[in-house]
Amino acid sequence: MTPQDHGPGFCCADHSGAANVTAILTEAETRARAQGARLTPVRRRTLEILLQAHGALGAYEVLEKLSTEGFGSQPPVAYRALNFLVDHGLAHRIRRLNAFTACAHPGHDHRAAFLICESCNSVTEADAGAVSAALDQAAQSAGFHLNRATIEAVGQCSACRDSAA
Amino acid sequence: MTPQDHGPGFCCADHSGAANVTAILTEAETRARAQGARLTPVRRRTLEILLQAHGALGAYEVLEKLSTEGFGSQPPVAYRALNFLVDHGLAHRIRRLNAFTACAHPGHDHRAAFLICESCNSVTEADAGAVSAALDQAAQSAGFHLNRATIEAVGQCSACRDSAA
DNA sequence: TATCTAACGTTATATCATAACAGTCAAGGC
DNA sequence: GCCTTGACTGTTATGATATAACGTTAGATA
Repeated sequence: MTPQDHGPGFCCADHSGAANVTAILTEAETRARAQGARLTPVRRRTLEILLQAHGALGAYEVLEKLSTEGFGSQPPVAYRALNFLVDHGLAHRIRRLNAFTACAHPGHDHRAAFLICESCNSVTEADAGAVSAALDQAAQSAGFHLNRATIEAVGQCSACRDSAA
Repeated sequence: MTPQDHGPGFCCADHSGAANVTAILTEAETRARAQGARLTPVRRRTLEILLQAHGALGAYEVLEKLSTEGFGSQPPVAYRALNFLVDHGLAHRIRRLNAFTACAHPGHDHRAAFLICESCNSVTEADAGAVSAALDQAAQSAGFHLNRATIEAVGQCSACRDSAA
């Protein structure tokens, strides 16, 4: 894997802007409280790390950052925080990459699809409304009761196609 | 996880019938040759193991069976055979389960979605035509060039819902 | 048959993830 | 205020999944 680096704000403009970060953190705090959960320092900082990252981060990458900042240094520290975020709709797990990414649209329930660029490794969260509807349909005709779905697409983002051309 | 066991042919009638196995193996052989690849003994046996399994199998489960039958006993043996099958459209990787399953419809290119039952752990391969079209659409409107996609749904199969009721 | 390449099996190691337990802290009842 | 209670944190230890690298074997081809 030889990811290209497009620099800040290029691949994932949705959530990498510094201005958005604090707004999303505040939103997250509110949302967590509403669900009776606490956005503790580790959790908050973990979300912040994901928000500032381009593409998705592995649990151990997150862990490294956390541990250099005085948080715990063992895997469960990262996994717990990440799972918390996922459970509360503040982050997503990207299974194909064994990695996590901040949710670009917290605040409303939604089904997301992820567009993973093979060139620059960026992950874009796309609205999966129509995809999800089609999947519901397919599940239903198989007599399957659908709870959750993972939709991950691999290909090349527009930025990388342009720079390759 | 406490998977229920429905017994043979119950959850995954598509490909667990013993009659189908030999037919699919023959088909696989033909297909492999057509692509200039060889369905060697390990590969053939690996496919057979997947075909006979209910639900998906982890690489180490496959490895264990292989090694008791005189094949190699180290992880690469299983991973190589499994990756070969996936690459040649004879099997699918189910990322959510870290597992593999035989393709229920080899012989024609298709995009598949997987319906994973949380109760009995079965994996059903559903036709993802419409889902795939919707995903193409979503990717296109994001300027993303889509190569491959993973679509995995988690829920409850009809058999388990019936037996729960 | 000589040669070449794909496939195999091995050792070793990398990478990802969780179980279990002890100490700490925040919130609510008294 | 003080204590109880449950959630949270950090640790040790281990489990589970996956791949790199290399020498050997076997099949295809000339």
